[in-house]
Amino acid sequence: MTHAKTTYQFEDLLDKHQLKKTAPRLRVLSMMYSKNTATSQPDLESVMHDIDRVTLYRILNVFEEKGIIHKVFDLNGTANYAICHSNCGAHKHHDEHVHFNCTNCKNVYCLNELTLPALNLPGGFKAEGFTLYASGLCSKCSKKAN
Amino acid sequence: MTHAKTTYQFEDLLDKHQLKKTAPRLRVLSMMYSKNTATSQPDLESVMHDIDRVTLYRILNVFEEKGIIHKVFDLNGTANYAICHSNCGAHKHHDEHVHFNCTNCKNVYCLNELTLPALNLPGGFKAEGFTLYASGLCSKCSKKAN
DNA sequence: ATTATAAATGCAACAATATTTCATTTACTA
DNA sequence: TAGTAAATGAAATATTGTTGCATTTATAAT
Ligand SMILES: [Mn+2]
Ligand SMILES: [Mn+2]
Ligand SMILES: [Zn+2]
Ligand SMILES: [Zn+2]
Repeated sequence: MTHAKTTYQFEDLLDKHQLKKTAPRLRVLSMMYSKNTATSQPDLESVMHDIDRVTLYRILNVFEEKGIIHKVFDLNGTANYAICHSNCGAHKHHDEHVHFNCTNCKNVYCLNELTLPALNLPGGFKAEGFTLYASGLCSKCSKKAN
Repeated sequence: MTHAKTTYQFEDLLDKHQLKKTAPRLRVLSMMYSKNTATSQPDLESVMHDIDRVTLYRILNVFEEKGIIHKVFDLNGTANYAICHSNCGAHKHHDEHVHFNCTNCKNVYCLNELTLPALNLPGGFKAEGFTLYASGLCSKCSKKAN
């Protein structure tokens, strides 16, 4: 669970990445840090209905470039965005963890604590990045189910 | 590498799944079986420009339902479609293999020969399906690069 | 072979997601 | 406080995917 963060810390974060401290950016940061699941683009849009769609796309893109968030696709191919926990930076993401799609509540969880087992690829294939997608029931939904 | 298949074999395949043998379906099958990489939806559309877009979507959907093909998303979230090699059937896919996205040629490879290492998830999470996405250089592109 | 029928296709309209361009506003610097 | 570059908002456009309906086609029955 992510520790709650103050506006000051979000402003620092923007400063650190040489991004101007604007209201839309602070709101996006605060929303994404308040959850322990990824945020879908449609969700983001409906919650931030007063921010222009284009602005949201631009914020997401620049945050991804800077290594603040990373993009995850759920089982339907919908874009979701999650906070980077490893030390990701501009043009160097290290989000090689498990992404869990709950088939019931549709939430997407970053399972940062799990490290992916090594994998030897067929001859010639040189892998740089990995992501393991898993689908099933999350802990909350499997608890409800029994 | 998939062995070349004849029209008769594609007709048999459609028969086996109780699908009518139509020209668009045979063309889609023949195209997808002729490659050892997944086919993106945009590619499919441009190659089969004389088949209606909606028909293509419907063919892809019914093939997926029947377990003939499976859908893969590439790094940009674009839908790609690949032949199922394991014995997939209606409503039961077994495509838990590695999907390799080449960052150079953009091809998506199904690495069926690799089995995914076991993985123990955090308490409560019950996984049903897995897919491991890897990105980097495919064998052809890494050969060219040196 | 002919016909009947259900399935598949094609077309038009629509919806959702994403990008480009440009005018206006805002944050930061000097 | 004024100047400037960056960010936002708004409109237009592009791409991807879905829905409804009329027409055509594959298959089975006669
Ligand atoms: Mn993640
Ligand atoms: Mn595959
Ligand atoms: Zn759940
Ligand atoms: Zn390649």
